[in-house]
Amino acid sequence: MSMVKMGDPVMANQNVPQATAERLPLYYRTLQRLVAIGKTRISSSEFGGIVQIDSTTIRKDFSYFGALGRKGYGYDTQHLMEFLKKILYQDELSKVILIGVGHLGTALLNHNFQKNNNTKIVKAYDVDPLKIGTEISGTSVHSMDELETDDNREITAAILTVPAAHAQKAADLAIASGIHGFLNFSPTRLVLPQDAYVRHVDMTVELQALIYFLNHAMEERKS
Amino acid sequence: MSMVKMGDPVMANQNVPQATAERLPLYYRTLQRLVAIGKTRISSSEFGGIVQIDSTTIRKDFSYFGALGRKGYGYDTQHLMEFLKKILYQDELSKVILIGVGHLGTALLNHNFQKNNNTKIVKAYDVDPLKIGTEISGTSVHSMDELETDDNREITAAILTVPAAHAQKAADLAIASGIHGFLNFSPTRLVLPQDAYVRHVDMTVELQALIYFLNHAMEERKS
DNA sequence: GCATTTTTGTTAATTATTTCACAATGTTAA
DNA sequence: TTAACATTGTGAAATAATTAACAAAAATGC
Repeated sequence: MSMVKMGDPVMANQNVPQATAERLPLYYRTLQRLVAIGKTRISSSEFGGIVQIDSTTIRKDFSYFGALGRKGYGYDTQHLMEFLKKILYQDELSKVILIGVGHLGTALLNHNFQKNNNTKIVKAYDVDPLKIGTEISGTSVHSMDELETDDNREITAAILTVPAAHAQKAADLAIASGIHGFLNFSPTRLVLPQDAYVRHVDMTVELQALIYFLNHAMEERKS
Repeated sequence: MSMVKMGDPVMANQNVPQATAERLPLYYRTLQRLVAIGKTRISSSEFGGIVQIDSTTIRKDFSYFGALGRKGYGYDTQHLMEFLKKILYQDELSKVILIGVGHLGTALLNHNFQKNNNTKIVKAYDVDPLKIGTEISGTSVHSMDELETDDNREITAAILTVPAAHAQKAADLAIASGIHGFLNFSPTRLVLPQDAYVRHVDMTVELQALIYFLNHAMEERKS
């Protein structure tokens, strides 16, 4: 009845729940792997086994984008992968910048998300004169001052890997240069305009949460 | 009525929702900061402003552990911080190991969670002969072979920063040596015994989710 | 070609989480 | 001391997310 109109998949997402949206990248990468090893079809339950998510949840997640599978058959991995690629905007290159070339920043520059993703760190910024002018894995490091004057309206997001004390200041500069999205690796809670969006990656929080669950939740697990 | 019995705070957690538990580390760190700058009291709404979480959610979160605040006054930052410290087991040192001394592993070793947290990376493992025997920020790097024979029953968790292809193998070794908790930075979904617990930190997923939200969710934000 | 099996897509039920609303109670200031 | 104020803690309501259940339909095997 309430069949979502397909065609341009990017349009088909009025009411995708946040929880669903956050699983899409995992689905996408898993499908890339499956396609790479030559698997052409997969059922929701086999797929669920791989990503460790209940098969019903997976079918429901996909259903927000229309009917992507075939009854009695499952999903065509190639087709599904390409569909998700469009949904995730991974069919066009997303340019991002990195602010803060410390150990973590360097790690991200070396990784650079390129292997399977249409995402590229195109420029890095730091305050350290020893780093400015160098190049790490093909990305050149520039002075933070340049951030102030650069026009970054074509840049999708900034990865913030500066010390906590400088995160807000760096974010302000990035906002001023035209950036709206942030992947914030510092523990600081940024204060940003309404049209900006931040995701946090907080390793200390994750480690503490892990320790908490090990000590508490685990004790009372059914068998 | 259903007042939680206090005293030993660690006992007071029959039914702490997962969502609440995952916020506790953020609360804890924020309180550390507030105490450090000399703030002695805070209301749930001021606190909520800082951590960017609705004040009702904060009060409800705290309420699972009993009555921690005072009506008409708010919360005593020092007291609350110490309470959370106990809850989070941060009053005793948690020893963790790190497996995989690449760029990211090195970044984590340098950070080492020590600044405000009672958590320490006590040993690192890698397969690279050039790294084995070295020391990074006071943590010595050992051969992966040792992991097989080490007794790590005293170790709380392992941080997995190995390439995806080796993550499962490394986790198996860690399990065999007595470890139950994992902070997995590789995209691999680990297959582990029931009494083990994993948390994922997946930067590629986070970046893709960010890009997704920027392109979709953002468009239809109320004003 | 037909019966059996598989598996989707979806509605309904359940569970989890957040938010509302406000009584209860301590705090503050005069 | 007392009135005005601030703020918690919490039931109840609203939202969001997951899981169950199953009809519909396609695939498979004979």
